[in-house]
Amino acid sequence: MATRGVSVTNKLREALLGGEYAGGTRLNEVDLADSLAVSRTPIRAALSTLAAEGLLEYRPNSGYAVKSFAAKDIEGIYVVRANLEGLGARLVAQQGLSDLHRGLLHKVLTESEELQNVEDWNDEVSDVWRDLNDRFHNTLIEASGNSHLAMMLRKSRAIPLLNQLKFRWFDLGTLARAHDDHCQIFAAITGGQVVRAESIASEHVYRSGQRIIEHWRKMDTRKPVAAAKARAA
Amino acid sequence: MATRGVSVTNKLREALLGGEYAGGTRLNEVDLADSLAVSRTPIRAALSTLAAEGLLEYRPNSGYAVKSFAAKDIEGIYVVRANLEGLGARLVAQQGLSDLHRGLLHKVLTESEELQNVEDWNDEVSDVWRDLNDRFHNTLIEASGNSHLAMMLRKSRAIPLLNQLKFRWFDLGTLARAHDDHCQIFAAITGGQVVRAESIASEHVYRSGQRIIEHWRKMDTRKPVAAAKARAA
DNA sequence: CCACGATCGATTGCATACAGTTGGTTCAAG
DNA sequence: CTTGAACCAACTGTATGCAATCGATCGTGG
Repeated sequence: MATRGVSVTNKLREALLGGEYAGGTRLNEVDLADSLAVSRTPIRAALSTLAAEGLLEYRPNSGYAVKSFAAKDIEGIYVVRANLEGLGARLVAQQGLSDLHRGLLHKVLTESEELQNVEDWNDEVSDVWRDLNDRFHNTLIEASGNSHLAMMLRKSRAIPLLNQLKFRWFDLGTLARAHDDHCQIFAAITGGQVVRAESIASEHVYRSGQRIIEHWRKMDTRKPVAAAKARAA
Repeated sequence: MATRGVSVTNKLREALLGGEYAGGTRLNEVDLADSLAVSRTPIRAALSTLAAEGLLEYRPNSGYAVKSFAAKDIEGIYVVRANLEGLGARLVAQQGLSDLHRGLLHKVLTESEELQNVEDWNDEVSDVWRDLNDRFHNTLIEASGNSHLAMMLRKSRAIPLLNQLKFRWFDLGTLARAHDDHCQIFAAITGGQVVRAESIASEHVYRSGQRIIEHWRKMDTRKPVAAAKARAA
């Protein structure tokens, strides 16, 4: 088993990404320590780590607060992410796929294909698709062999609430389109179509971002209230 | 004055970026605490932060070690950085420069122009040019208004030893070429030449990366020795 | 001579006590 | 009623002691 510090970090990260704390919420060390049944020491370690990861904001002598993202921030993040995923696809197309990674990607696509037959959208389908989508993108980046790129993308994906939004609000039509994009990216890569691989991958992510931002804007109207209340508390 | 934790973090970060610790060196908490005249607590906070920033590697129950970068890593980082700087230039070209940022960039270029008249390359020139170069790139990214992009680039630039290498090994010819690139990027941006701005900026960084990697390879032969020795100590 | 295992030193992990800072509240003066 | 300053409570910052873990060394058995 890992140290308490590490496991607290993971628990907190999950909670933050799951959107359990509203943006702007101040995190009290003793409360966290009590609720997680550890002392303040591992809590502080976790908070400092998560701040460096960009999920929290730190103010000396004041503590840590949950970073809040406005629609504009999400837009900026997705512009970057689209670029980076495009770069990843380009690199893979250039240097070719190893048998291992080709197999993994093919498996994802096969399983995604099966998902096309479902009749209506529900939470279970959403979870399965999220897993498949993550696997596709992660495998692709891993295949690029660029660990720094992988790290950057990991950070670009770590946005609170995002996973919930992204997949709960999906529908079968969007799913079909996304799956088709994946297939086209895969085809472009195996066919050595470097520019095309980059374009499709980039556009695929960008489009996904547009959907998110649209929904995010709807939430932004009532969010400042919660944030302000949290800040006041 | 900031807390000890923060100032220790800054001191250590500077030391790491300055290349004071060989890659692979294990950082002993009590030694650091003694040499910086603080207790282990702020040291631990700093280490955890720097690990999350990617300058150190953490292994539970074993501690922190200075991350070492092979030539391949540098290459990967520069591929990403070239793409991101290109993106930044493109964004700025698209949305136009504010008066403030246009002024700042113009000032940098004017000062750089003066630097073209120096007769030979020395440490002072190197320092001045490093400052000008940093200001140009930082201002450009700031002008894009994308804070996430700025954060990513900050991380892509934070590589130990890099600043030393980059500018000590420069020469007047390379300086002239780099300055010219900056001018062209500026011209493309003010002229709204979106694609051109992106291309030049990206290529400008990529080329700089090539130079670094070349020199890095020369060091890599004797580096593993130092790293192994440090690991043993 | 080699392989395996126990022991020991060194180092990190964690909890806790205490010090310092912040910002909010209260009280008094204008 | 407003303003300001002193006060206070709550929280974070730091030091330190002890527990737990790891790796190396030494010893023992094959």
